[in-house]
Amino acid sequence: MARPRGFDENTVLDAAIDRFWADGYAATSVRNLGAAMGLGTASLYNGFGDKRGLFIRALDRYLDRTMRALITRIEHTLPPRAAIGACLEHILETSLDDPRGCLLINTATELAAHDPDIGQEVASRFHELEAFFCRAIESGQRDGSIRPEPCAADLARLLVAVVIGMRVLARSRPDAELLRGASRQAMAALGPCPPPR
Amino acid sequence: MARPRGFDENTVLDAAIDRFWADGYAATSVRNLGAAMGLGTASLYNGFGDKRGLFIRALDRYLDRTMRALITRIEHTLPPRAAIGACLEHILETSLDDPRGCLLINTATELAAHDPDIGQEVASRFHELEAFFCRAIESGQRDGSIRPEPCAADLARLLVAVVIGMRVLARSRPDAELLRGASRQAMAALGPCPPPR
DNA sequence: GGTGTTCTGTAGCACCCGCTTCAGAATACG
DNA sequence: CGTATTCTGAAGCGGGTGCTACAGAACACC
Repeated sequence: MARPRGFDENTVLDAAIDRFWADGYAATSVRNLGAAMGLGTASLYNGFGDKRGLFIRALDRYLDRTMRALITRIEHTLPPRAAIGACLEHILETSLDDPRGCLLINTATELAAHDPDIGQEVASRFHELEAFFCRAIESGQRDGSIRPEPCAADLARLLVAVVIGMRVLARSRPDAELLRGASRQAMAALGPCPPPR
Repeated sequence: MARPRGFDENTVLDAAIDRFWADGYAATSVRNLGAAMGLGTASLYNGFGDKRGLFIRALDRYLDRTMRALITRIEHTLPPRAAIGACLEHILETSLDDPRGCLLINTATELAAHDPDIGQEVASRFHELEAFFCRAIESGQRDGSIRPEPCAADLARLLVAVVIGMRVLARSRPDAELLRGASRQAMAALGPCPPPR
């Protein structure tokens, strides 16, 4: 009953993700976004409201496609301790490869304190990662692959912090030994690796 | 032989630190800086070159006054394991109190990848923190307060990552239990606390 | 084909950006 | 005091900012 959209929402959102990811929110202009997305100003504002609305959509899609997808994939295919190890390894490799770092972390430092809505979204996503670690640790404590002594919640908190630290460190020092050292000791905090039977 | 400066450099730098710290580099305008520093545009540019130059000066002063001062104070007054504990505790309290987070970390995510000079400065400051942890760990391993098993370098890498992670997490979730959990397990990675004699 | 509705390209709004210019104010030195 | 030198306030440069207005294009439905 009307003229249809001339663009695919997910496709242009991916382009927006790329811009925000590379340059941050403040340093990315609407004209820049429009050019990268292949949209005129009118279509952009008609489709996404304003710059902030577009950013929130982009951030959500980014997190669904990266963090949540990784957690889902890993959690359903690997035993708990291996899942944690694979997660750290994935973050290590990603950090070394991509100079843009992690859009969630970039957003946490640039916007979380200034924009309550975005701050809450960021907090909930960090909590999602923490919850994954917590589930994996509890599961590993049950099957004996992770030592039972420190409570799972604390170990999960350590892992979230280490993962964030690795990603930030890599922004200025993409050094494999630095990240691998942190990752190794984070795994060591889970207790000695039980011998395979 | 000429008209003297009408401002104290350190005083106005502190005001600049405050602005950059609160809003980030891109979101802080030169007019904003001038107003906070009590300087006209001409004095600002005459004194600091340009916005980027002012930022670099501000970042340097910030790091000397916070991180380097903390390390120096702690390292000369506490035994090694206690120094590490005090450092984590200080970061925990600071993170809970100040919503602006850490200017070094904010800079790492906003600018380090785009500006090689700033990137190197950030890297060198992270390295400075890592070196402090490494010295403290080696010293603790010698006096028996830290277990000798994992190499000091790796433990130091873990601590740097955890510290960064805590500061970033607090930007969206200033939750004492979250940070304390991470901090506790980071200390636990140093080995059991030896009984006092 | 006509009509109603949504989309889109263009132009432009008011405002802010980093930075420069320049005349005059303020000092140290002779 | 006169002069040389530096600093400072005010005005303004070209260009970019987020966003809006509006006419016309493109479709679904009758």
